[in-house]
Amino acid sequence: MGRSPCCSKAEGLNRGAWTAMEDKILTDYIKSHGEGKWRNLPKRAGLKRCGKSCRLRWLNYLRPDIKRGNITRDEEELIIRLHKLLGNRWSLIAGRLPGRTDNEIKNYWNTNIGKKIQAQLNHNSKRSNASNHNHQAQEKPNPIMERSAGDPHQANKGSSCVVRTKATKCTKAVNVIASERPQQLNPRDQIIDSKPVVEVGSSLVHDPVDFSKFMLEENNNQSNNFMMDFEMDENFLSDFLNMDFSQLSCFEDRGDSSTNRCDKAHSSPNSDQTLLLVSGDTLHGSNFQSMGPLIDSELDWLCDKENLNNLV
DNA sequence: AAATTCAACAACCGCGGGGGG
DNA sequence: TCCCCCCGCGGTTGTTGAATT
Repeated sequence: MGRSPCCSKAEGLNRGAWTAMEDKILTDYIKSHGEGKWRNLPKRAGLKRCGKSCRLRWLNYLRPDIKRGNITRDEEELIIRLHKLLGNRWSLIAGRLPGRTDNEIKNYWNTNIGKKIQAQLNHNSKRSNASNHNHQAQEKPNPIMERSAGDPHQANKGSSCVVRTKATKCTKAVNVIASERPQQLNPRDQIIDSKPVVEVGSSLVHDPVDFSKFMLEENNNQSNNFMMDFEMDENFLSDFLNMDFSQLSCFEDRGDSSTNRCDKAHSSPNSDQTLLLVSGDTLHGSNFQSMGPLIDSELDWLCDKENLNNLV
């Protein structure tokens, strides 16, 4: 696929910081002509900038709905949660933070949160090194913290816990009764485990996730959780992101040395077997019914105006 | 007061998806 | 189906001001 040469290579174009006059020209032009057609915009507006630069300037700085000021504590917590779900999908994260841009969040992460997490990691590492020469096999670093800190390039690699967003439907489900946690099974789990084809409660079925295609894998005795290979599109992701992340406990370091899984993501007050795990590019759940209320928009506090106001 | 280091953030760059001809 | 182009994204770099030595 051929690609047009980068417009920034063109000669005679201004680069670097934007002047107030350039800002005004761009703002006036977009106000009267609207966004889009970035490639032609500079010529028409009379700017000696490339289209990409104009777009970036508008989206990250000049847009009227840009929220100025420091990132609040609530926003920071939300960013952390979303980053653990999505990885470095800055635009998706920014989409949940009205008035904030992906660039702003990315910068904030790199200069603040990432360093905090790295510092916390180093702190934990020193503590564990100093105290557990004899307990090396028992204690493992928090996979979430490890993944979130350090090299951002590695954030989505390896045993990622981020949610894949490219998929359109659920293609595979695996349920294996956990021998070490038999008390956590419920009737639904038993049924799932004994039938070749799984039916999932209607409370969970939300388009476009095609739960009718859930299949059991026959040789699944290596796993110890219900696993499903999600493929999800933006609609599902939108629903997913509308979940009440404030209830997620998955990413807190609870010092559970018995497992290096991603731990419990959602815990229903009515069920102690509710599990939604995110691990290795897959979502894991021992009780899919528990996801119903999550996917429902009832807990859509992220979009609730009151909550948004609280973030300000 | 000058030099150096650090932090914050704006801007650049290259890649890839997707639409349209 | 292929090709071209537009656009958006994420990583990286550059710039600037503040803090420190």
